[in-house]
Amino acid sequence: MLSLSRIRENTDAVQKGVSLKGEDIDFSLLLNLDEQHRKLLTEINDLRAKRNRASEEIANVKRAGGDAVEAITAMREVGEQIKSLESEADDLQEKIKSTVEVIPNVPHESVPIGSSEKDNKVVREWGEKPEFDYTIKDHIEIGTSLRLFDFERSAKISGTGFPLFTGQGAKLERALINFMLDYHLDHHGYTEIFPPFLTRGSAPFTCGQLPKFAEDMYFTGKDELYLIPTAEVPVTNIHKDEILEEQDLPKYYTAYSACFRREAGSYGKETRGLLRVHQFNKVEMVKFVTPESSYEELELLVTHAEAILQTLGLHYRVIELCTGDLSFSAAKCYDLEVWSPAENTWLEVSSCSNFEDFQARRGNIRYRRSSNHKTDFVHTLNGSGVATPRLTVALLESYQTPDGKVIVPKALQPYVGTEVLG
RNA sequence: GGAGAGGUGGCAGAGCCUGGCUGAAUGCGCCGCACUCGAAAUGCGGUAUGGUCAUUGACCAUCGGGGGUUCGAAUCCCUCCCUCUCCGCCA
Repeated sequence: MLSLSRIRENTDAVQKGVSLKGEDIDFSLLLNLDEQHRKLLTEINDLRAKRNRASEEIANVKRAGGDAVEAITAMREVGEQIKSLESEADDLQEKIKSTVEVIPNVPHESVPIGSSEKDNKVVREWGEKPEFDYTIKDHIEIGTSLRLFDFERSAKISGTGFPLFTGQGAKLERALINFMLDYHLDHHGYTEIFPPFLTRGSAPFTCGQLPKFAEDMYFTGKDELYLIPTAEVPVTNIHKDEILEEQDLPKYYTAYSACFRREAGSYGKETRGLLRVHQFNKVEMVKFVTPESSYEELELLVTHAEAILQTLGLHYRVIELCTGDLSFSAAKCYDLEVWSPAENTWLEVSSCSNFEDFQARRGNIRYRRSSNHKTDFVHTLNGSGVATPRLTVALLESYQTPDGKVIVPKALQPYVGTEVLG
């Protein structure tokens, strides 16, 4: 959430920022409401001060055994006046709040300007496209013939988009999760978290999924709980309404979770196999840092996600998202895209973002500066480290052999317990 | 599912019955000063957050959320939310 004072004092910059994200917001309306609201507050403030003084006076008179009927009658009227102004102010406040909470974060100045995906910038590429001197199979063919997963049967259970992993496929899934968690714990200094997968509405509000993107989330009507679309949601809210100590920052958390996404409105080729699913597994990294360090931390975060792909020996590239492709809450974001030989395209497996104080404000996550003991909002970041479905696609396709088997990358072998699948 | 207890500042914890210098005792923590070669201990002082207006500053709000009673609510009433304990059921 953007602060009202920022909107008020830097209207042009904010206006420009959100328009670069493709949002056309009429700020004059909001500013008008805000001005009315503050005017009203001043008025109420003065009346309340008056009432407080009078009440004190009445207390004194009564204590002295006097009679204060006159003052009481006079104040009764003031009370009514205050009440009516207050309800007016509350209405305005409500309007302002509902407007502000759907305004997206402003992109960082370093973010390339652009309107869509096509304007994203390739920052770097790692490794090389695997070469094959035979006709390769795609991940669905490989997985089906090796019985790693079974989409027909999973459709019977849950419908399309809910993968059912079987045998070595199930073990591979578990191996990837464990490998990634261990890697971040052993090499990057994260603390492991195993979060709840259902949360209250306040948790996705913090992160920015609510109220604007409620349609994208699974919701259990009866208990009013949301299924998490990412571990970011529960993990970011670990410190909701807290004041952290500066010396305890940065805090690094990594968590596995199942992720649930309705993916409303996405049909067609992209939904084939594991490319876009309603439930998937992901290891997420979440950081709570000081404002001064957040951009440094973002660069570091990207390298943490990259380390997974490098260790698995997968060809990938790092994309810097342009302003128009940034998500609602992000100020800056890098995507990691892994190469799929059969799809002959890049697949997004990670998204690493700096939210600055946008989420921290929504979730009231603060820290106390050790220099002056004042509180300020932390900066939050998160990145996938990484999501398994497309990782599996790249893995199966890149490491397939002419006889239809799949070589397991060395780092993964202890986890899978075999050198070859099939 | 049934019964009960409770939500107060960075933390712990009074106050609520009996409404009025209580924005909130006390302790811990933290900061400053003194003592000390230094530290510990001790002593003294300070230490919530947000907002409105303004030059220092003034004022206002906030004791889980909302509503009500009242001149005045942490304190009384209603309502919602949350947490904990016991019993039952259950992986």
